[in-house]
Amino acid sequence: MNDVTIDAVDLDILQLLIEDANRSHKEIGQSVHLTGQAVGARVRKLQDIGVIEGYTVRWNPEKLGQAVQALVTVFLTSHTAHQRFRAFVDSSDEIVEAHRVSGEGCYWMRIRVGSPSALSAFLEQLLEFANYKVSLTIDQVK
Amino acid sequence: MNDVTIDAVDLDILQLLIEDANRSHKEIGQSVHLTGQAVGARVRKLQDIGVIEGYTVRWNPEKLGQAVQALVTVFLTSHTAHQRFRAFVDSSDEIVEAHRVSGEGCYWMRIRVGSPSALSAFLEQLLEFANYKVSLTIDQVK
DNA sequence: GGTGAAAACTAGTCGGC
DNA sequence: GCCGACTAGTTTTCACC
Repeated sequence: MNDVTIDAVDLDILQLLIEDANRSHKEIGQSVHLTGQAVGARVRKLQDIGVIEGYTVRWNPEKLGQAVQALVTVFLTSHTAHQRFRAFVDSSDEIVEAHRVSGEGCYWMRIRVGSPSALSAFLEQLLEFANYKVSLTIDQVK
Repeated sequence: MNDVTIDAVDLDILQLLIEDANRSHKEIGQSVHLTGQAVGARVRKLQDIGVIEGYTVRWNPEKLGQAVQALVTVFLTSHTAHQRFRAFVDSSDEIVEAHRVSGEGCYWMRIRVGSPSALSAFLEQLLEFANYKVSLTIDQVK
């Protein structure tokens, strides 16, 4: 079923789109020596097979007052807490990224809040199912 | 200097673009009760003041064989290692995200590699400037 | 799988409100 | 600050190779 082949040109196109998704197919075509239509066909292929999942904008949370970013290691306190924690992750706007991990803790997540007091309030909620370890981001290098 | 006001409509537009940046200004306008041109003007404003930093694609690393994702806490071993580490972060394709943190360790980063052996090779490189603690992602929940 | 030309649509610019 | 009309550029859809 999944015998669709991805060649080096496809990867070049993907890379160009990751850098700037607003590039036109024509412009991309000049970089990879193809016409705009051929680029369009390959982009559609990448979408169909799920390599490209969607288009989005890179935005700056700090400009919207979301100045505090923190990395949290989560230690769930009981087996039953798992489902409640997952529901919490889904409903929380503060959690921008969350992983089930092996290693230290049960989950790891990255959160965004407007202020230290908002962070405090967030951790208060989290305490209902879990213990945690927090690191604050001083500078996002990448 | 920065007295540009961002209202609720701007935030709605931003949210719609984050979900799908390929929506046309016209379509967005129907959601927020504006014409396409007015949406275009607001989007340009958001770009000019730096809230929108650029356009990109969401893509699936697993479909390209980047199956292993790991979260690494970095403990630099000397003061002089900082600059070398930063250069390493810039040049490494495996590192997809990196933060200078306060709390545990000096840096925190998320990496993507194709296989456990590639992870091992990566950590070998890292050992030249730093000690580390690794957690593997089992399931990215968010 | 790629190209070339026409059709449909989109974003940017203008004057006007 | 927003709207309507126009222009330029873009994506899409063909038939053809």
